[in-house]
Amino acid sequence: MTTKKRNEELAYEKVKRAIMLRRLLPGQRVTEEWVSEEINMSRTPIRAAFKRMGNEGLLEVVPHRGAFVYNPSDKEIADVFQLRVVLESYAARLVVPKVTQENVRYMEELLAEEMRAYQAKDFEEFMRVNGLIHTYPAKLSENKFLLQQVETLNQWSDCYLILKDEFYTVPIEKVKSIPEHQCMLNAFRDGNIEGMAEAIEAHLLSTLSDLSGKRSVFN
Amino acid sequence: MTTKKRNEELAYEKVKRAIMLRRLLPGQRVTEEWVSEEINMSRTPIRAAFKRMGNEGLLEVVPHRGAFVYNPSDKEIADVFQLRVVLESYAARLVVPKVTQENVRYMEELLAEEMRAYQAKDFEEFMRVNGLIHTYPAKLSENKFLLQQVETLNQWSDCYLILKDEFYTVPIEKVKSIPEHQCMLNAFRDGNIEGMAEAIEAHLLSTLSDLSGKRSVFN
DNA sequence: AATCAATAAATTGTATACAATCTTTGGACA
DNA sequence: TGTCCAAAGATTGTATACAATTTATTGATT
Repeated sequence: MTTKKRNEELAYEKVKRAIMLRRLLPGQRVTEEWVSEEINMSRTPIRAAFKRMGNEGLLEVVPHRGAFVYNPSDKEIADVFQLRVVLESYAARLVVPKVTQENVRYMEELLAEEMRAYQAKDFEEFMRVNGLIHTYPAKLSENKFLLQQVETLNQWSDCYLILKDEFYTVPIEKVKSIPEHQCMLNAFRDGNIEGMAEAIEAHLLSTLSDLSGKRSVFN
Repeated sequence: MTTKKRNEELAYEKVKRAIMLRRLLPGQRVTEEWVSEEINMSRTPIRAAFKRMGNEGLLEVVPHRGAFVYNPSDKEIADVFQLRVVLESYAARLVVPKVTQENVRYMEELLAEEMRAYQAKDFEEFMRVNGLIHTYPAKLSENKFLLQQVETLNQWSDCYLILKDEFYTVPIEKVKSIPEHQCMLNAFRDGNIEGMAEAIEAHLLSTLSDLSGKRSVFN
């Protein structure tokens, strides 16, 4: 039997998904009551979900006013990506020296899945796998605090950046994510610590600079 | 007039303080109802505070069971300190190249306050100033995500590590924090980027190793 | 027409009652 | 005596009513 989820968790997932799918836009006001009617549950679990998203930087919760979908500035977006460089490459440095064949096979499988999702134009699946690739080193590090932070920042990035209209129309050979992830995988496989750290940095900064030219698409 | 705080915020502060002062011990179970009676408010704001502390790693909230004061293993404590090294030295690298005289003066003032608090054996004040010293570079970095993370990890450290029985009895010349902070200040003043990063790393790892020998005092 | 104050409306903040779920206890049965 | 099941107890999860606070509206006054 599939585990019965609490409403609080459901509410969190639904609102997050709404932001990712751009049904809720940055800066938009969202009231507890509205969500409560929309997904048919009381304000109590909605409220808890709002608070959690506030902590994670997805919503801006203003006392007695309401919640607003976070509307990051260019600087804040850059800040998050630079922090991701620091944390994700730190995770890589911890992990690369002791990767096993199993780890490499799993990483290869992730890359293959990502490719399949891309070719099938399955956007949500693509994003899911992308997240798994980026958090995998942190997961292997067994530092739960590091992992949690990397996951939160990845999710934040997903909500505000990766979802481009052009995603569906760019020809596959121009998608830089896939070769850049391949580059990370190679260093990972070879036990090349600095190579992995550099590949992560290059990939994240490349993603950032690609996106910053297209900010008008989002706001 | 002093701003009227929401009960939710009050509950958060009170429970956190109870953990810091070791009135609530690691591993101890804490129920919403008990806190609710203890500080005389309904379960609603308590519950919100619990969730927040769960996100920050101060409580472990188990569905339908209750909340437990987090009881970190040696490894988890080390993990947090190593993460602090990464983040606090990253903040220093960002900030040191552009410190102003004003920044230096403020940092000097913090060190002086810390010394006063120590000599007055004012523990809570000492901890407060210690926190300000460690978060100052992140504050100057103007990366709010970095700052929030550094603050959360500092607070976590405070709750689980720094509060030693011996604090009151150690002779002042043996307290390594103060000279180590002085070392950080010197690099900060001189614009010595790597010196600052190294001083931070040395200080945090020294604190960690001092404490890990004394774990029996806590658990 | 502009400004300000008072009042109404909207929304979050809190309290409380009840439901769902987990844990423990007690006893029947092998 | 040990094991399993059922029922009771304890605690969180959710719904709802009401209070507090902020924002919007209205109208009087200049």
